[in-house]
Amino acid sequence: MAKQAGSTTRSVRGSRTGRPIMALLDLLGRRWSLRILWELREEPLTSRSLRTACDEASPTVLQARLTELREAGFVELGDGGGYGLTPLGRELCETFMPLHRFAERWKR
Amino acid sequence: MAKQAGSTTRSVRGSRTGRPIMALLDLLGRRWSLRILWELREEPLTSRSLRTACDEASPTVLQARLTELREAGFVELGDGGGYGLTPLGRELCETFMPLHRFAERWKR
DNA sequence: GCGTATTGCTACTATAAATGTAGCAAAGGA
DNA sequence: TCCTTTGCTACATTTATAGTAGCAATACGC
Repeated sequence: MAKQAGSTTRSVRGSRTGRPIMALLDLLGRRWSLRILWELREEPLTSRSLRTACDEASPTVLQARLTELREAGFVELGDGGGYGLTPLGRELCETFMPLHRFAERWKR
Repeated sequence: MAKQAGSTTRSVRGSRTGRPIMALLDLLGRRWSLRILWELREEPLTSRSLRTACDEASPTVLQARLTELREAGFVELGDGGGYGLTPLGRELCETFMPLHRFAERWKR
């Protein structure tokens, strides 16, 4: 498979400033974005197993997020199928990985 | 003012697992959550100036997010008015602060 | 006192996004 | 061939957000 991610540069919602951090916060602030990156942090997953990992989130949103994350260069669809992080995506993932420890202490 | 944040523990969407990281990713994955924390990173802001900083986002969502973030213990409403980060919130904010540098290199 | 401005916050309708279910075509294995 | 899994889409329903207006409370200057 390994289809190329579309090049439709959809304007990043709520980030009329053009500042990269805003675009990034906006992209990561969409539903399931952070979760997807998190679930892919260790190994590539098929769309189905990713869906399972994400509490059976609806495939509609997952596909939308996956497309956006691919266009952003964080996620790629491997030749043999299955979604994985790009080097850039892995880097991003490690950036907010400390959240894990924070969350554990937080508990709520 | 300094009203107490409501104690209605609204179940954190999509985190039926109970794992703290999921609850955190879910909370931060709602619209404007990350952005609010980001805008409050340096100094407290009034609800109005926060709204201005967030590209005039609708007060409906901002209030909803602020309430959730207060219930989570990340944001507080100061006695003299104005929203600011709690020590915990400041800690969280620093956790994903490296995103800034990442975003600058990312550019898209 | 009075008017005026700002605070945090809410009501309301219109629009956009997510959910939930079903199902497709293509590729692969038995 | 049949069966399974892949990535992905259609559709109607439900939920979330946008956008505008406005409230009560507080704090100013006069």
